[in-house]
Amino acid sequence: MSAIRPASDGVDSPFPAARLPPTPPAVPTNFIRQIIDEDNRSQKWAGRVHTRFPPEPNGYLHIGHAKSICLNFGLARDYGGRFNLRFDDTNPTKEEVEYVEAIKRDVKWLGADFEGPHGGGVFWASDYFERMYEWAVELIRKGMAYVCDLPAEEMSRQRGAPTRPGVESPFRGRPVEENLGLFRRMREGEFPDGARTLRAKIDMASPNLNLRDPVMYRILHATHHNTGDQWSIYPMYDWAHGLEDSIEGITHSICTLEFENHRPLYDWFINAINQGRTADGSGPWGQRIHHPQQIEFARLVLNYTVMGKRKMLELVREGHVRGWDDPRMATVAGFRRRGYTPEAIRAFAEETGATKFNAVVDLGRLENALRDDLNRRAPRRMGVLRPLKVVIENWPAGRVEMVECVNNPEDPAAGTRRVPFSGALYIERDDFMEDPPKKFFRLSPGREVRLRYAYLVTCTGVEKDAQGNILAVRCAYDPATTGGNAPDGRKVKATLHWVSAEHAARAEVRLFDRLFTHETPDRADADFRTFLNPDSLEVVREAMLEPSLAEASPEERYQFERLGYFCVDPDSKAGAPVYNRSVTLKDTWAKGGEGGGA
RNA sequence: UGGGGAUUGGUGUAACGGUAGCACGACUGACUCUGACUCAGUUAGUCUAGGUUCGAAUCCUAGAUCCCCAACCA
Repeated sequence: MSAIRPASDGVDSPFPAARLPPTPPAVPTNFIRQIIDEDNRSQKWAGRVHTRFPPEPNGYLHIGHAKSICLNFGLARDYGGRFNLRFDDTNPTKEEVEYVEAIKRDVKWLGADFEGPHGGGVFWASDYFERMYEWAVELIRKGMAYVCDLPAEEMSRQRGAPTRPGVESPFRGRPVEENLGLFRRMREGEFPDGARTLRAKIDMASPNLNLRDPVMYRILHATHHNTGDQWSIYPMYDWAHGLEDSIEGITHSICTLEFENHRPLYDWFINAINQGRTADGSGPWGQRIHHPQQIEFARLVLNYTVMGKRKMLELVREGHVRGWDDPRMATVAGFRRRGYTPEAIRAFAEETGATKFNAVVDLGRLENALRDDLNRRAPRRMGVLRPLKVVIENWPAGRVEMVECVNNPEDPAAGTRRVPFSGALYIERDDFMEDPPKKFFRLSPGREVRLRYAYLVTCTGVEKDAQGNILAVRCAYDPATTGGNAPDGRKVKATLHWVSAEHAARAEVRLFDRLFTHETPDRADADFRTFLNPDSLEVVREAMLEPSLAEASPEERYQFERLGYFCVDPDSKAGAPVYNRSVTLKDTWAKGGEGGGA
């Protein structure tokens, strides 16, 4: 049977080694890479590296999953190995096909191409049910598993406590033949849900609770999205997971810290199957099966966010956000809609590393990774969020000039574009102060500033209504400063972005802030919802953007100069674009002194 | 009170008995047609107490603190 491979480990992958040469380690090392290096040195797996990402299809992927995906795929890629996407679909009562496609899409979007040169493909735990069943029968035959009739509460009671040993089930000594018959009848659906379980016979006194005769199978009369009504028993995680890894020839089975206590069980099950088996398959039980190594690392924890499935679901259900892909959500879909790039998320995953320490990573790190990526790549545009009218007094009536603007100073190849300039403009309200503090060096009465790529202008006056609200600012431009250059070499302290009023494209712009006001809403005393940030979403209904921004397709990303990076939202309609602010630019003015800032 | 993990500047992460380094942040300054970017510099750390050693973040002993474990979830 092809499923059973010798334990000589390594040579026995169902997949040929990837042909691509290993890429040099351009990334920082971590303890997992050290383990792999050592394994390669000792030829433990004959140089193979085969990882996997094993989501249960019961929810959307979040940034923590993204990190795990990047880790696992990165290892496969860097060591010339393979990466499997495997759906751990062992619980039909919780899983839905709807999530399967979403997960595939997210994993692929992140760049972990499970079908590419380093991809092993898509796998399903449910495809292995028959083999798992056979192995379970084998454990019964070996006297290592038994059918238990205890109800759940009773079993729980008998499991004992950390400081107190459990008591052995009265069914523990059930004869092999009886177990075999009962287990077969469980499979055939003869018993109602919860009536019996198959348990491993390990040690009810073990200080590790996981080893106190854990359940391998429970009865569940549920329709499985993949196997339909074929099964009425379903394997438990601990029993199933190592077998899935084994079948796929996984070498390094990477999971999070809370599974550390499960590793002895992971190993116990595979060793139990291998008991009596031999490398060459001689003997009554056949060939040994592959025994992967489980390695645990600390899950990603980001401050000001929640990542638990239940909590995220509540945010969606209770309408605190607009859905799983709300740009404020820490889901992969949310970050994508927000305007994050896979490159930024991957860089973030690498930067934060892999350790066994429960760290809390600052959200700022993620934002920084995005800025870093987009600064190099995003085309620049001009857009005004809170418009303040500017009238150029000495501008020839009706004249429109096309000024040439650089698309990306970081990338000369991005070229230039032409933007209309006229005597009636909008600038940012924050860029004008009638009575400025010392360190404010934007526009104010009597002061000269540059309008980006256009002209130097000097403020000559302010128009106000009866209440004293500023309606418009009057300026005079210097015709000799075409393109924003002063022929006499005179300097101005500030350069402002602007949009010609009559040419402006109206757009909705959504500004996001952190969803929570508490650093760790998860760990706080009060319910996490009490820390929801009431100002996490601000909608600017009528932003004024340069004409080229009138039409754009979803996921196009731009830097609005001096404001931040913006991304077209799928809510956009023809003539009614919607932009999401992915992240602001760093702003040392807003941050600092003199009561300044936007 | 049992078992399993962990602990290095504000944050994250290196070091594997031999100069505690890097990144982010913060702060200075330079540059600048984005108060961005870039560049230069500054700041600040080995949980505690003993011990071994010429030499300890690293090895030993004791302690402190934090995380995980008593679903027929994963």
